[in-house]
Amino acid sequence: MAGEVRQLDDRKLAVLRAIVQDYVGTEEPVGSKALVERHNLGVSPATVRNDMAALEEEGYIHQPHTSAGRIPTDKGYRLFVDKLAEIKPMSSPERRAIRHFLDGAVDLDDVVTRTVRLLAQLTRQVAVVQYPSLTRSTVRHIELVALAPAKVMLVLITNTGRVEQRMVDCPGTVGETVLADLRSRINARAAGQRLPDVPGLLEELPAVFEQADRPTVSTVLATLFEALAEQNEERIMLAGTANLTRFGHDFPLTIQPVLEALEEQVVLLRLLGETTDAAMTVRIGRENAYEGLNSTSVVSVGYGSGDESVAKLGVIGPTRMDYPGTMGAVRAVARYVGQILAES
Amino acid sequence: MAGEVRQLDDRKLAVLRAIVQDYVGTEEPVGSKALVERHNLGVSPATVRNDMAALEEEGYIHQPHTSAGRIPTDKGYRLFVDKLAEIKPMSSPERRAIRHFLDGAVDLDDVVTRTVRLLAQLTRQVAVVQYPSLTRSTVRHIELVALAPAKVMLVLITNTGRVEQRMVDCPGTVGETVLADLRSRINARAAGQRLPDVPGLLEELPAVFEQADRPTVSTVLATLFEALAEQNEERIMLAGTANLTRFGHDFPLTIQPVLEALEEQVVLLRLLGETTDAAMTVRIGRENAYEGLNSTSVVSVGYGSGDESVAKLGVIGPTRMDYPGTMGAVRAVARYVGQILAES
DNA sequence: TTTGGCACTCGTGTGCGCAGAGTGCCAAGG
DNA sequence: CCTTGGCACTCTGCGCACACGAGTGCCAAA
Repeated sequence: MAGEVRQLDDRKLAVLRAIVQDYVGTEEPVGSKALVERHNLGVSPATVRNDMAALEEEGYIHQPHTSAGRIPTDKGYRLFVDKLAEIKPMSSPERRAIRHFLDGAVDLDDVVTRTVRLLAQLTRQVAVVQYPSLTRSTVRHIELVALAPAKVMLVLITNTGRVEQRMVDCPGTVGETVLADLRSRINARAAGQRLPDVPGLLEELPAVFEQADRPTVSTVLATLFEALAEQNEERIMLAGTANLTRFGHDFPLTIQPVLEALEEQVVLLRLLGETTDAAMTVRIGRENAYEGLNSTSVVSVGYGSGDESVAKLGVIGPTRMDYPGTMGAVRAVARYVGQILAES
Repeated sequence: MAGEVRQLDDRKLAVLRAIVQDYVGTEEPVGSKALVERHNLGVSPATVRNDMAALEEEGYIHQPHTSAGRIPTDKGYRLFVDKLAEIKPMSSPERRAIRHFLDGAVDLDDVVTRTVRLLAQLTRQVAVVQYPSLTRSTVRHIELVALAPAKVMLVLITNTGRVEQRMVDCPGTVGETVLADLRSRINARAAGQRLPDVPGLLEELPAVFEQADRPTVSTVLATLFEALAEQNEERIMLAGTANLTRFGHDFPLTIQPVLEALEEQVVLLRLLGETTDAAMTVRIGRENAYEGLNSTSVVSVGYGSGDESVAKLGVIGPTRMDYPGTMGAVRAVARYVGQILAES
């Protein structure tokens, strides 16, 4: 009654930290005796037991049944991540390996593929990498190609190296000169602009052309705007699903919903979408909106070619994961991918 | 000693067929008594037992331990697939559903995505679809775009709707007129040709240009040839991994190597590559070259836009799968995808 | 060649007891 | 007031014995 948010003793926090660390290591409920043996807390098991009782009272830990050790709750992990743990920086050989592995990439697809594999390997968990989003990118070039008298192909190239193409069925035959004119006018206005800004800049373009060509111009522009707006085209790459087998003992039950979630791009996109841009986000257990991922944690962060983030990446693993290590790996990989993208 | 290839009785074959069917249904070793009850074989359990002993002698079935029922061996499934089973045609509502589901596709990516999901859903197994291969396709159009004074972007569009793009760093500045000339000459010779034939047709193109432009032309062509030749760029799409959870009871052991295999595009490509083009191929258990898939079967078939196949698709499931149904679904989906591609 | 009978094998499920781990509580000590 | 050692209690997991039942192989008879 004295207050929901009772202040926890320093030692109690140390005990919680020790419990999380031990449990992550052994995957077994940890008892008071084992704790004092493995960490030099300077107190007796009995004292630790009292602290544990308090921690349990507050909902940070929980015991599967009487006479078993304690395991952290989602709330316990949350406190651990927020207050008790420090992101573990990668060792310098690790950093060199990351750098070296990513440097070999030849194009955007390759960058993403390598990144996701690397992340899966480093964390030994499932890795997710979102392709650089169209929304944040800028136009590098827009190309129009006449494929048939009334068929034009539109190619959009962004500064992140991404390419989108669309077929346009025009209302009438398209002259090569008109097409060339349109192409140069579009590029003159749109090149270097952010994708969402482009429609506004091209709005009055049809008026420049002769009456007869306006329908064609409008059709092409409509398709272009559609391509620009299409948020849904956000693509995602996955790796490390085999790591799911290390999840737990109660197998099919835990793994199935996770596999199902991983197949739904929409779910993954929403998952990453919740990341608050630059800052690293950790969603623990039931904090995840999607029910199938209630017993997993998601660590995600934005990455970008310059100072601001164009897409996100992260890993998905059991709530019982090595948070400091995972966060370190995620942060390091995001940084290096950003650098690679900036260079190209 | 009378001969390894002893002729099997008609009834023994019927027994084998019944064993396979029952085992696939129940996932439990099937005994003689249960067999005569569920199939009207017109003989007594004792007779069936004799036949079973013979079948086991020949290696078609096997019992996990004394006093357990029999389960088919790889060899047994092989005989079943080759001689005892008929591909089960899809029912007409099923066919309509397939047609309807695939008809909604808007571009090649969408076709492949829908196909792989559909196949996974129909068979309740893991589905694999290969993108229409570059090798078998023909050139629809090749586009060259000057992005910077010495930087050209090359876009290759195939008749299957696939788009490949490459950056070309030219040895010197590239004039727009030269580029236009090169573009039209390339397209005049290459359009409509099969990809592997294109290099031969363009071989002597540099000679047509002025001395000063030849290095540039050669560089562009080299990149084009590279893009054409790049077999490795074969892409593959997966779906239905969540169905792996229905694999068996001895879980992590079976599922892990399979998940690992599924992450290796190379393995999947080789797997599909073994398909003998048009004919449906079934690889059972240890017939699969890749070790991790030794307890799975792969059913695959080619599909194509016209009369010949441009790529392959298939499903991967436990050796204990419903072969007739799976083969029916695979065949039906392959046919409809072919039709869709032919229409576009 | 088929069939019924019969003994045999072997995996599975159940009940019991025991050991071990871990707890909560209490009374004594700093 | 916090810490500590002691102690009784409560679980789980494991080993074991046992019975059950499914399924077989074999044999002798039809």
